[in-house]
Amino acid sequence: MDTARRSPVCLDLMVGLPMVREPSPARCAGMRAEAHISSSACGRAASTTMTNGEARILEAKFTEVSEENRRLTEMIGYLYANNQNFGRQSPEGEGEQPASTAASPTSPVGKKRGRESPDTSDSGDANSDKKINMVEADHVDVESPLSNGTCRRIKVKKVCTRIDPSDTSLVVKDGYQWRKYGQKVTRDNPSPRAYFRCAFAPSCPVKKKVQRSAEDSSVVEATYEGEHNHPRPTRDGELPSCATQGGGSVPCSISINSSGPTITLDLTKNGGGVQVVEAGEAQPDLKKVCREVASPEFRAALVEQMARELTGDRKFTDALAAAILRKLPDY
DNA sequence: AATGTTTGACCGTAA
DNA sequence: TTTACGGTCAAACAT
Repeated sequence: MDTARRSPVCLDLMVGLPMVREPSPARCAGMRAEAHISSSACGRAASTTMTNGEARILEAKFTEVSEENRRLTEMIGYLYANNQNFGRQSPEGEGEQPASTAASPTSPVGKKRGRESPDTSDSGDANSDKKINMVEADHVDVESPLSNGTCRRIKVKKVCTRIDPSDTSLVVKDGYQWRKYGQKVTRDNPSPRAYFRCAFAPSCPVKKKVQRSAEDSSVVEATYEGEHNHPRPTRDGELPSCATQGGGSVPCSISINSSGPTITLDLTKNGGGVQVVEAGEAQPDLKKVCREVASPEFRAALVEQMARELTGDRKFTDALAAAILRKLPDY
């Protein structure tokens, strides 16, 4: 499996040596296209002359940064792997029990009407959600038993979005069209949980549950089950709230939660607010990693490194200046 | 008339 | 077997 693409949290900032090792312009362009962040050193080395001493200093810095990058990548990878294992080992935790487990796989008998069986085709644009500003929080494949004894995997994603606390509509704009088919008050949360089905159902099997966070009523948690098998309908006004509020494409919050601690990276706060909320029983070492990731040192290092890389990239600063000038045509 | 939402009832599962 | 709970249905209602 392509972990780098599948991981819900990809903090590989493309910092340091990879660019040096493979300075091909095509690769640099590809990386920028993927990360939307201009990377340093891309296309600069050729036009710069330096002494041996400067080169050594730069090389040492590159080595240091790349080592740090490698550690961060490993840490995130470890964190993600743990989360995935948790999801597979205890898919019933944290209220993420898939709907498919409630429906008997063998006997539709007993219902007043035969329910349409969910489309088992899992094909489709698996990553389309990631292009919008809804931030994927958890990403777990849940095995759902079929009548023939086999299991199919349902992708379960959990997304946290900050909304206006006075907004009671429980509408999470994610670019897709949904039809509400139920609402329930659950035991562990005074806020009602809304159930939505993709408007393209029954051909599209995706469902989502939306509920305000019990801890923070300004945060809604949307749990997506399954994958869309159709492209996202593009309609104005269906942008996520983060995009409309911030006016940019920067996600407002990221949460990681799978029967373990919840990590929230609130990028709308200065310096990036990071908090760890203990949820359920987490593995001790997972907790440790989470705390480490959420520590002020980690945070400061991450912010500093990002700032250093961005401000050090002349192409980025030039592009930023050009973009600002374009936004100010009258001056 | 068509479409979407609300809400009480029903069903399956787990304890 | 009973009970509690989450998930879903479908009639009623709203737009």
